[in-house]
Amino acid sequence: MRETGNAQVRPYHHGDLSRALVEAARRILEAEGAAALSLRAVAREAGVSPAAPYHHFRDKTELLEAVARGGWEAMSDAICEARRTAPSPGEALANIGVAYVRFARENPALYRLMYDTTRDRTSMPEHAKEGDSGYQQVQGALVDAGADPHDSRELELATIASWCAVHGLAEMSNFKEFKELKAAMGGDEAFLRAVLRHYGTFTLSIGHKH
Amino acid sequence: MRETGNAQVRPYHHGDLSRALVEAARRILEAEGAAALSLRAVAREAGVSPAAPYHHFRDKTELLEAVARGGWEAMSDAICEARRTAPSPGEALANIGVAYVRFARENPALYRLMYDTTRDRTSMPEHAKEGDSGYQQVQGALVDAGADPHDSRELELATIASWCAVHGLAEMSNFKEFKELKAAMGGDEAFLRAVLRHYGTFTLSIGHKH
DNA sequence: CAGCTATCTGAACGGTGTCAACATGCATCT
DNA sequence: AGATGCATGTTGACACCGTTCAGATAGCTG
Repeated sequence: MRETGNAQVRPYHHGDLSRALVEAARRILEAEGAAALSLRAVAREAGVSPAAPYHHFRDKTELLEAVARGGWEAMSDAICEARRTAPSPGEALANIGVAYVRFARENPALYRLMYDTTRDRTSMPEHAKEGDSGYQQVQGALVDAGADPHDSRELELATIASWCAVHGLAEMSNFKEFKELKAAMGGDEAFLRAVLRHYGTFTLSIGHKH
Repeated sequence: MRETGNAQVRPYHHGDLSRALVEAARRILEAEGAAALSLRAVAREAGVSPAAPYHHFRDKTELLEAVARGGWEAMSDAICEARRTAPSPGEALANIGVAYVRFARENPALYRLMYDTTRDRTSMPEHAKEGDSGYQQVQGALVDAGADPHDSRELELATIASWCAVHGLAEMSNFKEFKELKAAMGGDEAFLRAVLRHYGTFTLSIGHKH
């Protein structure tokens, strides 16, 4: 162990805590799960007193908010990358779906936190409205796959439908009830792509309204 | 306030607590949210000492488990009802979807608890395997809608895809980001049915394998 | 009746979120 | 430069939480 696990030598008074706290929280979240994510534990991990965080976040909730926001940004990055590296624009959606589920599985506690609307504030944050957000990427991929970019309402509905579907898949795909089916299909990835293939069909139905 | 809010006169030693505790927990969950659901608060609400629950549940987790199980049963009932009262077998799926989302919205904290896989044990419990479970109902509705009941693998995949999609919709559908779209579409129900219509298309694609 | 066992209570432990009072040291103004 | 102010960090306290353990209670069995 070095000091706080972070670089530099504390450039300011104590360093810029808020960032260090968020990083510490995320570390704890992934290593020990949401149950172990106490404000005191975060402070401990960051090497400060239990009351120190209150000079940077009003609440424990506000800290979690910041952690969740970081999660959204990381996930958007993963989605961008998945779209960029797709073999063809038509396959971008499936690629995004796989990357999305992979992200959710690699950071399960963070992912759950991101979608926890119990904390009164944010859900998918304002970040979703920006140009490089995951949401925008999915919308773009839908257009690339043949959606009509001029029917904005249908396009938005399709984006939402896609997002919701993959979100559900991400949260449920490693339920133990599906275990034998996965085994019979020759592995997890095959299972994932099969379900995504089901979703894929509605992508192509966007043109005809009824 | 009567006594514990429950009927009868305490038929046994103190009454059958475990049931009373689960009901108290559910009451608190819906009234005050998951954050307020402490074991002590449950005991208080049930009118017993903080240590009493430990004679019926090993853990707080085990109590939550029981609450979640009750939630799954209630949701299965709602799904059965929705399928039974559908205008036609072909419309049963959409009806189920709407009922599902409605259930999730009316009991948001309970719904979130049901899908919380952080608690090490159950997810969708063994209950899902029984004949009247929601899962089985959806599968039946898919067959009614034209799915091939003999291709069991594809049928199961379609069931999973449907379930995941509606689960995602249930959790995300009242994100504030969708607010204006809903308004533009003339209300929440219209929005829901529109997204479900997108999902509906893959139901019909089950026959042709590729 | 006696005794057994399941059930409930009371007090206690360490841990938690939060707050108020106090300490510290950068940054700025004269 | 030295003094002042304000952001930042610490200490100690409070109420609440999950959990445990020793003891009280009361229904059932013989």
